[in-house]
Amino acid sequence: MTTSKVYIETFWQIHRMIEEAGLQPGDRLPSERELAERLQVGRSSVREALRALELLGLIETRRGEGTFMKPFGEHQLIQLLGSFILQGNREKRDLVETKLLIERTCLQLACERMTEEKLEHIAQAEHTYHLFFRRIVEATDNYLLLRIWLVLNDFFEHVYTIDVPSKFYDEMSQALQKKCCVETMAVYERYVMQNMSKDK
Amino acid sequence: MTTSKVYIETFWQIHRMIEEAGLQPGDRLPSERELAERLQVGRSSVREALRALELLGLIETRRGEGTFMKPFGEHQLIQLLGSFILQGNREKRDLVETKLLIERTCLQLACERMTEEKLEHIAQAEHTYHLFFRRIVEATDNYLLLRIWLVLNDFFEHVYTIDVPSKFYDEMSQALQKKCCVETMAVYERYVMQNMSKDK
DNA sequence: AGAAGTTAAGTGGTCAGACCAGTTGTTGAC
DNA sequence: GTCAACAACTGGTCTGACCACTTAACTTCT
Repeated sequence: MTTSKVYIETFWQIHRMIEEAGLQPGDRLPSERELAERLQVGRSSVREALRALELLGLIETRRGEGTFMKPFGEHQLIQLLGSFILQGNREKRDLVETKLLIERTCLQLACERMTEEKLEHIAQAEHTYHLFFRRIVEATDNYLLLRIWLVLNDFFEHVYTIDVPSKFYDEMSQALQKKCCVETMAVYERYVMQNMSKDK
Repeated sequence: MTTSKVYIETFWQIHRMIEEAGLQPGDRLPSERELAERLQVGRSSVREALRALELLGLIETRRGEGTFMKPFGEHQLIQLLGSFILQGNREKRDLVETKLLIERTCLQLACERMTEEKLEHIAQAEHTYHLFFRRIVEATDNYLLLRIWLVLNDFFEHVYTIDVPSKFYDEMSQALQKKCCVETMAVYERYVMQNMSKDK
């Protein structure tokens, strides 16, 4: 039990180090050799820990330069996960259903919290489903929900294509303007829910 | 561009190897030394690739035994990410709200899809919020939704405690038995929604 | 023959040292 | 001042060694 793995331990120590130093995106971490010496572990263990941080999208390593904090958000790990997860039909079915449920939840929330400013922002959005709906989710003021949606949408776009007529954007904007939850749901169902089963 | 990193390359080769061999959860992978020789790379590169697979929750390594395929689902990856992300109050507020929304969504879905069998399973559940609600989410038959909820709940329990009276479990079971969506929501709001703002 | 203890082989975990391949900053010649 | 050469970093990779642990085969004893 005492023998916790070194690279795990190192992972957390580096994590703490980052927090305590308050490192921001773009900042440079100590070199692998220095970390190894400072933490009194082998360089290979440091590297395995850094590999984990890299996979999580928290750091970026550049040969010859060093290791740097990475702005959060670029989640290549999501694509990775997706390529493993989305294999069976069961998983795809769940994905579609979940995306649908989340989007309806977001719509309701966005309706409640709509403001003139946000509405304008949405109306100005490009007429692609991704960008338009993203603005809607942003209008929920819930960043976590946005992140969940981004991930789902990311997976989704790997498997399906969603095409809605241009009318959708107008009608949805109007419904949101009225802050009418029922109407937004109606628009959503009319244009989106039928559309979701087209294979790419 | 030609010099793609070996451990990345190795990662994908092992991935392909797993797919082609059709390895199932519990199956054993070749040893690190054998992989290194077969792929003509150093063992350290193999290990860095395996670290990535491990972080993604796809494999599990047991000292002295070997490396094994892992049943999908327990990817502590998300928990790791959470410990990095959930730091500010803004994030906590979003977490509570999102958990709430997801749970309501799950309740509705569970209501629609309730069966005698599932109901019995739920009724027999231990009377802790985590275990009880997990059964409910399982009743949605949507594994992705379950995974999202597990993650949210996991984060949540790091920050808050939720205590519901024993009556909650009975009343919720009854409401689900009636497949009455409105009633389940009422029970949920009565016992859970007020409860969510207690700091740990 | 069967049970218990011992041994050897194999596996992941870790380290140290070497070398390669890039980047950066300095130095020095023009 | 410019620019080329160099030295001193950095991450990337490989090798070989050793440790800790598991398993299975092999004794040995009853």
